Amino acid sequence: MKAKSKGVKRRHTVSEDALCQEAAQSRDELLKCSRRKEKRNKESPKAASRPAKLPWSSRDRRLRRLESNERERQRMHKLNNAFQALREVIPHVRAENKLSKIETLTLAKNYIKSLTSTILRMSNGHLPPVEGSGSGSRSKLYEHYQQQCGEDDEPAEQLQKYSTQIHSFRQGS
DNA sequence: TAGGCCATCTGGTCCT
DNA sequence: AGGACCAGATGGCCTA
Repeated sequence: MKAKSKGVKRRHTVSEDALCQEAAQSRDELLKCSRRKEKRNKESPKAASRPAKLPWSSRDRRLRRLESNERERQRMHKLNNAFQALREVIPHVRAENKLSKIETLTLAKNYIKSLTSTILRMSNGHLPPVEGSGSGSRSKLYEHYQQQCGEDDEPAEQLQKYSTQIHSFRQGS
């Protein structure tokens, strides 16, 4: 994995003044766009058969586009904040280099598995039944754990997997 | 220079 | 109807 030492990478975002340039879309872009549409229509005939509904002027459409771009940006920022929060609660990872998103998810998954197996080991697989579970002897946690890991996965293996992964991430950086 | 990661744009679809 | 969500495309930045 690589260290991202760069500052905040910011692609220029389209501003309102760009409205004036809307007519200046290159032919190349239009071509690519129509190819994309074709491809999608093949996969989703439902969309292809839908009548075009364009109640707005092109300027209005452009404005609405800019607004949804902004909303999408905000949404992605929230998603990235959540990733950051997740990074911060995964212990023992290299602090100097940021984990990539895929690393974060993979590590988190194995960390959760490892914690779960630790809990189960400490309680000998007999946690108090969850309220309302009805079945009694087996906790939902235990059942879920077995569904995810299979009966033959040893808790120690989970822990091993997790620490191996941390180690390999450190090496890779 | 190739490849990985990321931010942004975009249009379709789903949901409220 | 409009916003949220999603996936594909594109291009920038960085490292090996």
